[in-house]
Amino acid sequence: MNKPFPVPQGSAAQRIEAELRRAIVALDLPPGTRLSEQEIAGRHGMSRQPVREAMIALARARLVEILPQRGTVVVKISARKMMEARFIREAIETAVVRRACSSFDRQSRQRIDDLLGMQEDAARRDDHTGFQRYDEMFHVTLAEGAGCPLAWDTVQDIKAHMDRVCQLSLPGANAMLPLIAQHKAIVAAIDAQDEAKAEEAMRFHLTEILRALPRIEAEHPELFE
Amino acid sequence: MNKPFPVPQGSAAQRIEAELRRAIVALDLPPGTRLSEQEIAGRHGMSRQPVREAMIALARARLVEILPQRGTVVVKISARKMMEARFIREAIETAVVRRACSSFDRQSRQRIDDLLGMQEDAARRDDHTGFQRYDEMFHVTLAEGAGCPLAWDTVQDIKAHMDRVCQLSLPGANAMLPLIAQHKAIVAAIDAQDEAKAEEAMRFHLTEILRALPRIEAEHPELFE
DNA sequence: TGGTCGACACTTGTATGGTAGTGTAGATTA
DNA sequence: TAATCTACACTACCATACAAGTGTCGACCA
Repeated sequence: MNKPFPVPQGSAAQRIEAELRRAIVALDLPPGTRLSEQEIAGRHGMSRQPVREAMIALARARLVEILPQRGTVVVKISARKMMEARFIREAIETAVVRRACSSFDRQSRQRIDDLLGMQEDAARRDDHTGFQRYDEMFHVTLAEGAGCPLAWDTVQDIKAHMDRVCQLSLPGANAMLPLIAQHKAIVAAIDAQDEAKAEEAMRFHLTEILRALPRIEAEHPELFE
Repeated sequence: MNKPFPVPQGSAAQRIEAELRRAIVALDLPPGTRLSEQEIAGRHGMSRQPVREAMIALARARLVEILPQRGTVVVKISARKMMEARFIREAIETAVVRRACSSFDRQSRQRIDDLLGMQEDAARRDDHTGFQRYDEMFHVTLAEGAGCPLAWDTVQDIKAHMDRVCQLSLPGANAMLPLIAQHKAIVAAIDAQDEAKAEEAMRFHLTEILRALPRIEAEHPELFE
């Protein structure tokens, strides 16, 4: 069984990248924060080089912006890019569930049920972190089961524009249980091999965040550009 | 007007990344080629550091694989991943043209016509490189005009899995003119605001490469994994 | 002759010093 | 006083040196 929270491994550069990514998405490093290679290196007891490589990777993921010879800052949340990203994700994931209706890996199907159960537990414990983790695993397993693991790799890249907004939307009272119900609706449609219904269920699920966006932006204008 | 072939600019790391990317896609560096940071650095008259950063970026794009403490190799073409990438690209670009039917930027629409003309010229000159360049610009402009520039950024990332196959398919007798006709069919459907027809035209266009794949793989088995 | 062990050449990963460009704050001058 | 100029502190960027891991080839031994 996979560890829900694998210990950081690999090179120092990869570890620091994962750590910074987590901190940015969790809003521990709010948009606009200036990042100094020197300072981060010192704080983590390593040299500037691995930190620099991590920065470059994060810049590719559009989580930070490197201004040559000036500095590196955490990018502000862009409502526009967030909506574009959501649109793209919707395009990919609706196509995936359509394919899943034709053929879906049996082992993945079993794992889906396990994940839904664990996600429900996390929701009952009001464990936001665990909930998001299992939510992600749900979508990963969907892509794998449909025979298109590359789809999730792609979604993950653009998700960077969305997950900070998701982070902000979760604490909103009882936001988690409806999401689980939506997951179940998607699975039910796949089981019934009903492509149109599966696509519509996924579309509705991914539109959820769009409904929360105006409120989020109004509550935290300083995080947006 | 944009230069069709902008001079390499930016940091040394970005220049060397662009150069390596080009060489890999053009198959100047065939799959399986071992790349040495040291050797490349020496050949380009720079230190290992910028080369290393370029390698990391290319590894993220899945064009090379870095084996820690062992070496870096150009990844082989995977027919499976190529088909997955094509599937994802189809999902994104069909969604884009659907959106383009509802509203399409006027300036982009004009640019589309210009590009089609230039692409036709390139085809007549049998200029493969220019043809591919304008082909890419066509799809970029489509995404921009539909108000979703991020879509092309995403496609570009997964296109890495396809580009080399496209490269091999072009020299095939008169492969370019049909592609232009398909582009025109897409534009015509958008002008008519016919979503279903536009989607179908794009789908057909992106299926073209799939039809060529078996022949390509049979002719160059050593490039595939 | 066949198998094992070890030095070596090679790789990537990390540390550190120096360079060039940029923003800023203070000094200087009209 | 206000505008301009200059020195400085800070940054990303690059070069170089060192560390750590891996595959290979050859010497050595049973």
